Amino acid sequence: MSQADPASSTTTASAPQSGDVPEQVRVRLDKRARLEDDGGLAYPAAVPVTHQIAEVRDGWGHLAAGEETPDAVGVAGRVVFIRNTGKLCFASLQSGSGERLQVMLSRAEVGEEALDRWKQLVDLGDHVFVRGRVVSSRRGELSVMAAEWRMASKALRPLPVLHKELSEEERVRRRYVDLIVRDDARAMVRDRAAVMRAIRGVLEDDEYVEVETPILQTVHGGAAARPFHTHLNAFDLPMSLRIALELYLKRAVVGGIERVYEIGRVFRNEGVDSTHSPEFTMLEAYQAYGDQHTMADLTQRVILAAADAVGERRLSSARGEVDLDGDWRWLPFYDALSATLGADVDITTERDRLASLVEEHGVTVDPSWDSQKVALEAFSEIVEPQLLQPTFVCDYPAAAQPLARPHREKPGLIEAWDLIIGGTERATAFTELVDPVVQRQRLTEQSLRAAAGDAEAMQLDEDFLRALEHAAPPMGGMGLGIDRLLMLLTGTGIRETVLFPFVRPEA
RNA sequence: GGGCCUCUAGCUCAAUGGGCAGAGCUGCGGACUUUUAAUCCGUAGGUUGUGGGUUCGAGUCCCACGGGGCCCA
Repeated sequence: MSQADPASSTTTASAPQSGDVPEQVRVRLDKRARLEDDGGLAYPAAVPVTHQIAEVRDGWGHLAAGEETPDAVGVAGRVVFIRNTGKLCFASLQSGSGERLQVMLSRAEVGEEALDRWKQLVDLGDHVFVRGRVVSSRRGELSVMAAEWRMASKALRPLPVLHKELSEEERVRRRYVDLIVRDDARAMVRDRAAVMRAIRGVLEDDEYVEVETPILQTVHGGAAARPFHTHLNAFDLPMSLRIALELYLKRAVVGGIERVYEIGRVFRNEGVDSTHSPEFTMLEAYQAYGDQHTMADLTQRVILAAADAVGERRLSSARGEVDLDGDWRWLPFYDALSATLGADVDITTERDRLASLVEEHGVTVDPSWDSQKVALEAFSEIVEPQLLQPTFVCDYPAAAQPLARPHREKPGLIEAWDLIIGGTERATAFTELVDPVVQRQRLTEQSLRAAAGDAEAMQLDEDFLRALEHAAPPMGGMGLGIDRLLMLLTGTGIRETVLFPFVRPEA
């Protein structure tokens, strides 16, 4: 015990922390010091790796049980299992992508001193390097029989147990540990990257140009949401973080970037729960001389490509199986609402009649809501959750989207759709409003509501209107929530699809 | 915003009706040259989320606060 007793160690006195740390950390700090005492390194700049773990598995996976080769390799990985048996020790090393490879340390091959050091200094969680021959153990486990081992990086904190799930909260708060111990956590990171590549691939094939627009804005707009406020010291200016990408992408279209998109983070200062995060990732795309139908076609191809990137077009959701290969139905807003209410309603339906119909279906109606607002709230509460298969809900009332164009044939409606899959809105698009005079009216109405205290109303963006006054071409625009798409494709919550989701600080 | 549940060792979890705070893994010491969550023997590890209160005595009961979760609005 004297070796492990911090008080008796000559080096522990110089350890960075010696007082109020858990026993297991103290022990590992001591091992770290002992590694360096002997002239070794606990954290070398490099170790002579010759093969990735996956390369060894690929190259020698065919070995029969007990078969040995003279092939020398140098491998490194994180120790995830240790089985020390006297004069022959086993450990499993794990690579960053989760492949594992056994290493064996025999006293006959590494020598007694190296074996003793291994047993004394290596813990679960350490990164180690092993050089030796590729062999198969008697039980047929592909292994590297060590001629030499080195510490590659000493872990000071113990790994959680590998055979029990981490609690939900630990997974999210300590994602770096979650990634080490849980295959699905690593898979999600790669799935997300694959989905992003697939989406970009579709857009690039359509000759879209990717741009980056300001996140810090003096005027926020493009959506109905509360922004985060901040401050620019240099000009003593109040600023906000963007709530949408729309207004700058449209400026780009005015300037002649006729197919333009951005994938980026937007910030909304609203509720946080299992489906809402204060920051999330949006795709927005705008196409000159396109309309809502152009964007629907693009959106469908984007989602199918994303689904293929994670491997499955049939998805199981909480509400039932979703088949992305089925027909993506177009459903007019008021048709769907009428069917659910069991009574014909449309844009002309008188406000109080609509309110009473809606209340019969259990929707609470705020007295301040007008007819369109009642219809929109009722729709999202009682119609949307029923729409399991991909559905383009179209012909919305004008109040739904202040930036959409009035419908060419249907008065009071706009050319806009929401794509509902699995009972949740996944994407939205419209034939964009490009008439600068009408746009000014709409934004002026919004800004009056903002001034009257509606925290979600848009501000009047004078520069955006000036851009439109230079004439934007007719265009279609689309927005798609990347996190929600990942949730749909992988059947998980938003805290799983986001690598480091927001969590409240610990007490 | 309202209601309910929850927080105990590094991790995952126990603890009868209020009566000495425990187990497995991890750690430490020992045995073991083919193990697979190795096995066996021994052993250490705690401000029970925080602060109050009731009580001879609180992980347990009460109050407040904080973190997490579920349901409702």
